[in-house]
Amino acid sequence: MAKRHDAVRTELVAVVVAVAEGAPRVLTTSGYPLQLPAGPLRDSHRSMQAGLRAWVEDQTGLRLGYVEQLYTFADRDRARDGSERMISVSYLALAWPTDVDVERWVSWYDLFPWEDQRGYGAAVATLVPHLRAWAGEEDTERREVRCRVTFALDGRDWLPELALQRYEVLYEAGLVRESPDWRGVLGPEVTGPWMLHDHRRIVATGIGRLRAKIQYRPVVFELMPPEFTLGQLQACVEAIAGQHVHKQNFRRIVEQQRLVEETGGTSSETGGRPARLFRFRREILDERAAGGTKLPRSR
Amino acid sequence: MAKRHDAVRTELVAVVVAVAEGAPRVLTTSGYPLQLPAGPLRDSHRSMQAGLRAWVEDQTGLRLGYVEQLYTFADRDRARDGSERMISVSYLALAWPTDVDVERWVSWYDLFPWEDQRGYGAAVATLVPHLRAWAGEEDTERREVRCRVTFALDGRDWLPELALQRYEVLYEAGLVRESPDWRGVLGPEVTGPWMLHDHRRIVATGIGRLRAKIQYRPVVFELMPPEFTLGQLQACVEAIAGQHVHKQNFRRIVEQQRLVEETGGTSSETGGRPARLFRFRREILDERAAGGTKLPRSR
DNA sequence: ACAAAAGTGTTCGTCTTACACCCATGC
DNA sequence: GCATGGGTGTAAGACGAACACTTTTGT
Repeated sequence: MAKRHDAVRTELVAVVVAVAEGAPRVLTTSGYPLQLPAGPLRDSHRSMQAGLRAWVEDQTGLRLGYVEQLYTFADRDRARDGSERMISVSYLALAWPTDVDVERWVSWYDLFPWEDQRGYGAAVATLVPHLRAWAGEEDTERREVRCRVTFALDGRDWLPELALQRYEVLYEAGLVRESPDWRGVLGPEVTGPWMLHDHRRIVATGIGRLRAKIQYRPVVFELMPPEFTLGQLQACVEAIAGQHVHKQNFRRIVEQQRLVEETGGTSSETGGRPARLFRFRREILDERAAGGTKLPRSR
Repeated sequence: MAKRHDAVRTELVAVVVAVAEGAPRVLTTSGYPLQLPAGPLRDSHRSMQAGLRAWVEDQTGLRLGYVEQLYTFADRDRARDGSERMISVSYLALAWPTDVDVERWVSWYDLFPWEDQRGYGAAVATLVPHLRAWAGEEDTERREVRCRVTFALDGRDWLPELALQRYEVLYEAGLVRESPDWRGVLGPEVTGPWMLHDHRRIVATGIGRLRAKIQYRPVVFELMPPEFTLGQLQACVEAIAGQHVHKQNFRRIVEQQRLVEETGGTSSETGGRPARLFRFRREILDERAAGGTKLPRSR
């Protein structure tokens, strides 16, 4: 097969996120290792977004709503089989998981256990000594600073939106499984499972983007059902951020930004006093280009 | 020539920004119409960034410093000659213009006259009646809201980072020159000149990104010489934002974020009392992943 | 002396954070 | 009745916007 000069194949990759059962989840297709919905860009596709929607629907049956471009990867050493160069254009999509095979929705925190700061941060505690060791090896100064910032060592604040940077540190430190024959010291309950090609990095990119965006744009609502209680909304934000937020402040922010309106109904699902139901005021997407759901710090 | 199925060509496009003589400028290559440095991704390129740097240096002699990916374009109707589909991966680069042919650095505000809000906003005043007319034509409600938000009508705040959205509105309203034979009512002194393909849209994307980023990341300094006065720094921020900022508050923010340190020297360039010289504390790029140069509103 | 730009101190108001407390339901 | 989550008021404090004013140079 003659290899054409400078030829490329273009692949579309989707990070489809939904929140279910207390965890944000990404949609995978069947097969081992875990992989994201993806497929080549066809001449028949009107646009890359259209192609992406088609591939996701083909492979998972899910019709996408909100979609935005994430990043385009093309490093030469990503070549998988020595043939043509591969360009991957990745997209972030938000959905809520309905009528979909639950098996395929993998929790963020199974993929990246250290990203969930709502418990006691056990994964990070396990990782830290290995990170310190890696930092001590060489280029010490810069490595230590990176670890301190990304993993909130020495009393720093944990910044949820640094998911990609954390993954990169772990990758460089060799603490993350990157091939089927990888043999590291730590098990997958701490480092997470292997994924196809660089799909895991792509997911980390998506997590970082979503966590950053949720702070200044009202995108959470793309992950919510049409009606919801403020408690559910808060739980959704906390799941994505991997952090607890302050209840009263959260509610005040949502209110005063006039992001939601009452439906009149109530819900009495999770014990305790029944909660009022709200719906997203879609109008404000037009009214205001800025403004989102800020995260007040700590609980 | 047989057309291969699903074949694509990949092009790298650079929006190189520098601030000189009171205006932010983009680097163009010679030729008419105006065009950005660009070239195909080669097998020999290690990565797209490396390829981009090579093309820019080839075509303009400039060695790039700071570079980040902007957006990837691939709509089928962008096809230029009916042959293979073209994918364009665009990048934003920041530089300061030294040893470079000044002719090639085109002011943002020649390309997008309405984006400069530091004067009396004459361009916007001219555009508004045409925008209102366009909104009245059809889909009135949505169009009016878009105009109000993007162009700050009816007493709204002007948001500098909506540069792309403004361009899109003008494009849809047919107020912007998009081909050599375009004949609109308004002259280029208000609507700006035509650029090759969708290069003008790509510049607008870059402007929006830079204006947004400057508010939460210390990227201004990539546009400054090694030593500068606070006045110069402020002028640079104002040039990019297209807005004046409050002097004292600007200085306080820069100080308290410890973004700069004194060099000890002073500069007495622009009349008046000589100003102290500062340099960027590059360390903070590591120290803090967050925090940038906030823009206090108005003068 | 005056223009022009650098540089400082202080007030005012809003937005953030935090604490304390009451309410309505199920078991 | 008490556990559980829903829901509210208000005070302390951080931060941004704005104003007024002083300092140091060139002409």
